[in-house]
Amino acid sequence: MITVLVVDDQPLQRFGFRMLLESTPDTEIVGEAENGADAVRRATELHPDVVLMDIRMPGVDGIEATRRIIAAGGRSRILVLTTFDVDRYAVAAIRAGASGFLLKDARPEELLAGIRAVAAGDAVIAPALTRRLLDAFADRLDDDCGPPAQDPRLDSLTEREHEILVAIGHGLTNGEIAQRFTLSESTVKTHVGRVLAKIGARDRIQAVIIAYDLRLTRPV
Amino acid sequence: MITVLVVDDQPLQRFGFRMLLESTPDTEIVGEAENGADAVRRATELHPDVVLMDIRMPGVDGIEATRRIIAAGGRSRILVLTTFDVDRYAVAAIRAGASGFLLKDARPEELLAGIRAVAAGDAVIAPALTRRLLDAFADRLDDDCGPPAQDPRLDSLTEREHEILVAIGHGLTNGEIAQRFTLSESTVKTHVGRVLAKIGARDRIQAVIIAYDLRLTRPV
DNA sequence: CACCGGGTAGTACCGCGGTACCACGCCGAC
DNA sequence: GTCGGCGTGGTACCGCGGTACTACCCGGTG
Repeated sequence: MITVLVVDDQPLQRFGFRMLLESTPDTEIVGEAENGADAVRRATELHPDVVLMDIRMPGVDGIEATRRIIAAGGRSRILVLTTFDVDRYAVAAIRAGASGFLLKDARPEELLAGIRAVAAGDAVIAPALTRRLLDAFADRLDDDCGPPAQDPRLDSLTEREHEILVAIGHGLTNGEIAQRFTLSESTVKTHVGRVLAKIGARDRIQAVIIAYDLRLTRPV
Repeated sequence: MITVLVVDDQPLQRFGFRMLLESTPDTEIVGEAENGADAVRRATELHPDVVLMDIRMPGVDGIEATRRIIAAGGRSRILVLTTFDVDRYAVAAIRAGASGFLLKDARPEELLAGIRAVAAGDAVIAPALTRRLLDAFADRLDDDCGPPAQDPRLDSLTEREHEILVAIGHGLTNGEIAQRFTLSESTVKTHVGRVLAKIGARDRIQAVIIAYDLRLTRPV
């Protein structure tokens, strides 16, 4: 039996996890917490096998809570749940000692598999996040040694699509891109759609973020 | 249909993969290779979606083969198969451009899930390996989040608005922000509107760019 | 020749984003 | 007490963004 502490500031979210975990024979919810301070308190007194930890919470956030729980020396594993893509929180979470990252919209069986893996001492990262995390690691490694390794996602882009992505990274609208390259807005839309699909962005906002992360665009 | 190139020096192992992949409707083996040099040749001429790459091989090993295939510029994703020793090869494989690491004794459905994830542009790492990877990299991650140079535009933001801007910088939609902070979408819209006006952004895309430029959000 | 990838362009549709309002409760300052 | 700033919430409206198609042209390759 795997004991689980659910930490989330949204009651509805906690309810969902409770429903899922209580209908699973080998997992059991031993407590809930709605903020970081609560989470640390419950974790140190309940010693759950796994802490299902939301990152973004009022007051003490998930990262800080993770750090404190780990520092307290228990043997609980922390499974961090995030809704958005990897950002600097993920790196902070790794340093804090988290054992895994999953997306909140993961399928139930994925979440359960993650909980079991973490409980067994393994670590787990959602595939979509792993990509970004590896990129991040590769970048940091490159800082130490050697030439930058291009992201494979960029290789799949045609020359035109690459130009379009850079333009998106500069915050241009479809209309502006059309003007700049003397194209129709329809054509730009076609290109943008293909770019988003290829780099795995759901909208141009995430494309901007990816452009920054891959150093296609740089902060001033 | 996902096209796969199987690279392994052991015929029996290749046979196993062939059996598995040929009994799966959405995967197809387009070639096999029994050493690194072969692998590079076949990959560049067959352009498989996924290369199932064994690390340990006589002659050109899996790492070097991975490096060459990536360097050749195709859009193939490399899924590295290893028996156990992550530490020694992991860094090299990441730098070489591999999209994933799985254990050879993975269950068939895990392997298939990995192939599909990698083909979709995501990355995947076996849970048991992830643990060691995270440990290996944890010490390399520095707290580089230095003191951000304050911009006068940020001073005018209230605390709430600042949070909202950070969320925008992470690529969240209004709906997601509302969920995160337990607000109505109307309220989020109100906040976003004020943030845009205060920092002088015409839309949330430019807000993302400003957030990066002001180091409110950092590249991964 | 036929085929395919890349670039261009169009239509139709829907949802989110952004704006312009208005409104209410809270709290601190005057 | 009154006022203003802040946070919260709502309605209504419009346009851009994104998707799903279809279509044509060009150049290179089998």
